[in-house]
Amino acid sequence: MTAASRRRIPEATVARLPLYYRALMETGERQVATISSERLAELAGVNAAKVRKDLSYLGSYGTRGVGYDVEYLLHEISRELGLTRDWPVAIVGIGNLGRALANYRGFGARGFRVEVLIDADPALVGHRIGELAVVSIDDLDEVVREHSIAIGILATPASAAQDVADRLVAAGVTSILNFAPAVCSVPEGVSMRKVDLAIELQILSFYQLRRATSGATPPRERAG
Amino acid sequence: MTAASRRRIPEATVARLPLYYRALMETGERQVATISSERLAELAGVNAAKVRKDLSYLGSYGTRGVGYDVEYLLHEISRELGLTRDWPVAIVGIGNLGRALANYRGFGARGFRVEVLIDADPALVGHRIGELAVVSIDDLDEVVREHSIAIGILATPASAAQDVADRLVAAGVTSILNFAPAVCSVPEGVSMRKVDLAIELQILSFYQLRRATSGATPPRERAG
DNA sequence: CCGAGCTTGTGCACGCGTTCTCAAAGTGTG
DNA sequence: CACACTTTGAGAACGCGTGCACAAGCTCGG
Repeated sequence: MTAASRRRIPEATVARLPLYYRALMETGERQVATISSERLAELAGVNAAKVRKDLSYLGSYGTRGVGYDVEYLLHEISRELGLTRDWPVAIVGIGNLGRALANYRGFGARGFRVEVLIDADPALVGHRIGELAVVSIDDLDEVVREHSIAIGILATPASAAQDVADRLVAAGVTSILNFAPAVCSVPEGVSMRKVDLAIELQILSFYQLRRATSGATPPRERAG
Repeated sequence: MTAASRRRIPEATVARLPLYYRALMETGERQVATISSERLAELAGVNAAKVRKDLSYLGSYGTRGVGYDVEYLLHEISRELGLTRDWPVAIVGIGNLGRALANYRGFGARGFRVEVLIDADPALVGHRIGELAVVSIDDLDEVVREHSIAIGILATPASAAQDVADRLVAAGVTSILNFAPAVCSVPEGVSMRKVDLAIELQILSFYQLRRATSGATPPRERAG
């Protein structure tokens, strides 16, 4: 527990740390020993002042006149984000999206291992997706506890979302990534992030319409 | 061009309009003629003051002492979001995620119709997904123009993202929903929203870690 | 027609995040 | 060693979004 981790890190900064991490991973492969905030900003698609302020929340890991040591910074960010650990993940709702997420290779590489697939449809239970068999939702509690799942991915229809979220929380899950197009509440002490594809398209549509009729009003990336 | 459309609507408000829309659609089915900001706030998972302020940007569509007319409000929001129009959409990158998005029913219902599927893999070209055949990326420009596509969904690997984005923009696309885990820039006048699943998990991991090691993060400041 | 009871619309204060700016602190060269 | 150059770290100003609080405006009952 360093001095840096005692500082409160703004949510907007937390949301950008993964960007820096990814950018650094890419330069790391190119054997660059050190990187300036300006270069990192370019790679991450943000501005340099923001990079410096963000990184300063982690501690003073840079050297004036030189920049940041790539390896060291990578290590600090991954420690801060908990990427040094292995997080077992459960996906609930094995429809189109759930199946795609189960097969998605981008998760495992960064320490998120999908270990459990759950669905309510009896016809799907026992069916294999990749190396995993789909488990019945009746066994949710048991299998989530068994695998010490802390992070759950919710990919059910909207109608089932709140019920499943409640069950996940009851089983000890404290972080939920929610793809269901529904408002869904969780108790204090549980994190939930929402990804709603229809909403994203509707936001694009709004600006698209404005552009078509009158002047431009471009949106930017969201923080959360 | 109404009075409402002349006001600049804050980005945060635009992002919430789809929530209100969805909430209203659900109450609309229940034949409720009017709804209060408090009730709508509850359904949308936000607070009432925010609802009122957001809706006030669209114009004064409420009646004091009564609330908002559900049908009228629905109409105004959908007009503002461009949901009264039909938006043809192209998906580029028909891997796990692209295929799932192609089959996703949630889009079509709200005016977003997936009309074009594009991939670079020759083995995939011609293959049917649902009712659509996959088109070669060589024909991107032609097919995008043919269908008057304004909104593109990018579901390619990271390495191809920037190139595909450039091609989409060149073909006349002015809104891009980007699922590729890569920083990707578009010219002025083009909107791009990013959805990065790995980043979302990493953000959850950050807070998960904080919860696991200690309780609340103790705020301690160091003077420099 | 009046007064009680709701509910909207908005002025205002506050806090968070972004960006500008510049002193501090490092490197390298002659 | 001194000086020019580079880059970080943080103070300060600013803008945006949030939420409180309340006046304005509507309905309804008597």
